[in-house]
Amino acid sequence: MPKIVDHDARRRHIAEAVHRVIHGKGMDSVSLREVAAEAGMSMGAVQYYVTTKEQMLLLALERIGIWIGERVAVVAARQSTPLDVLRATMLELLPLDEERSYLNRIGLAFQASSVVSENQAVAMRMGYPVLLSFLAEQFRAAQTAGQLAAHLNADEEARILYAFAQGIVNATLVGHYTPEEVAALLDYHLARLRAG
Amino acid sequence: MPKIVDHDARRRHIAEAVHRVIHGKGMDSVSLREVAAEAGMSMGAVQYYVTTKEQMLLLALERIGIWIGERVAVVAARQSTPLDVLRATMLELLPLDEERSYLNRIGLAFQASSVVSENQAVAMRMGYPVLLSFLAEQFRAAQTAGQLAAHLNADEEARILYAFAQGIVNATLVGHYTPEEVAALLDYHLARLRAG
DNA sequence: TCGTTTATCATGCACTCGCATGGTAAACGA
DNA sequence: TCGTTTACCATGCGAGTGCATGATAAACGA
Repeated sequence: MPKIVDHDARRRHIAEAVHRVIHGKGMDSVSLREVAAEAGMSMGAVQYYVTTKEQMLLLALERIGIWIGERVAVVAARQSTPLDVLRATMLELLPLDEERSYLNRIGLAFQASSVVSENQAVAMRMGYPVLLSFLAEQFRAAQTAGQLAAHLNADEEARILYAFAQGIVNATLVGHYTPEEVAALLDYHLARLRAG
Repeated sequence: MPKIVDHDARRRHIAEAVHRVIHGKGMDSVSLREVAAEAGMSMGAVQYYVTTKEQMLLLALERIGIWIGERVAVVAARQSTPLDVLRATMLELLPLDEERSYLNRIGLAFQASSVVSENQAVAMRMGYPVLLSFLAEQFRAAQTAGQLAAHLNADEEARILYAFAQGIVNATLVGHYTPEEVAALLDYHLARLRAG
C-alpha cells in the first residue's frame, strides 16, 4: 500500500472529516484525535498530512470555499437570464435544504473563528471579491436586459444582496426562519428591485 | 466581607470577564480558569456563582443581549422622526466604532456557538422578535409620515433590514468593510426605500 | 539483495480542562 | 459565647489537548 498514495485525496478526506466534526459538535470539539477518529485513520496518519491543528483548520476552510464556489458555478451556468442567475446564486448560498445548511453551519463557524485567527481571516477574504464582482456583473446585465431598475447602483446592490443572504443564514441557523420564509424573503427583495 | 455581597454585581462582573476573554482570544479560550483570572478572582469564587461552564456562557450571553437592548433603547429615544429612529437603531447595531465592534465580535461568537448549543440558541431567540417588531413598527410609522414608500411591506422590510445588518457585521468583522463604507451602504439602502 | 523512501502507527510528554471536595474566615442570631 | 450561614479558596482528579518521537512495514531503485 505505501508509496503510491493520492495526497490530495487524503487531504480532502481529512478536510471533510473536519467538516463533519464542526457540523456535529462545533468548532470547539475539533481536535486531532476527534478528526482522526472521524476520518477513520490514526492520529499519526493525520499528522503526516497536516503538521499542525491550525493548518488542518485552514485546509478545511479552503475546501469549503472551493466546494461552495463549485456549487454556485454549476447552478449559475444552468440559468438563462441574468436575473435568474442572480436569484439562483443567492438561493444556492442560503440554507434551504440539508446540504446547504451543512455548508452554512460550517461557514458560520469559520466566520466566527476568523475573527480571532488572522490566517483564517485571510483565507476567508479570498473568495469575497470574486463573488461580489460576479453578483454586481449579473446585476448590471439584468439592468441592461431591462429586468432590474436601471437607476440602482449595481455594486452597492450586490453588497446588500450578499449581506442580506449572510444575515438570513445567521438567523435561520439560530432557528428564526423556515426555508419557505427565506425563499419568499429573497423573492420579495428582488421583486422590489424590478424595472418598471 | 462575607455575608453581604451583591450577587447580581458579581455575576455581571463574571459575565463581563467572559466577554473580554471571548473578544480577546475567542470562544475556544473561554475556560473557568481563564475567566477567573480575567475577573481577578479565584476559580473557586467563580464556581460559587456559576455552577457550570455552560451556565457561565449563558450568563454572558444574556448580559450581552441586555446590554445591546439598553443601547438601542437609549439611542432610539433620542430621535425625532420614525425614519431617524430606524436609521439610528441600525447604526447602533453595526460595528462602527470600538465598542460596537466589541459587542458584535462577542455576538458573532455566540451566534456560531448557538448553532451547536440548544440552550444558547433559546437565549438567542428571545430578543429577536422584540427587535423585529420594533423595526417593523418604526417602518410603518415612517410610511404613515410619508418618509418611506407606502407600498412596501413593513414586516418583510424589517426582516431584510436586520438581515442586512447582520451580514454587514459578519463581513466587517472579517475585514471587508470600513465603518464609512458600512454607513454609506445603510444610507443607500434606506434612500432607495424613500417615498416619492 | 539491500538500502532508501513513503506511509503509517503507537506511545509519551507537558499541559490544560471542567468539576468536586474539604477547609477557612468572617459575620450574624441566639 | 457558640453555632450556623455565607463567601471564598487551594487542591486534586481523571480526562483530553497539541505535538514530538522512534519504530515499522511496504514498495521501489540500484
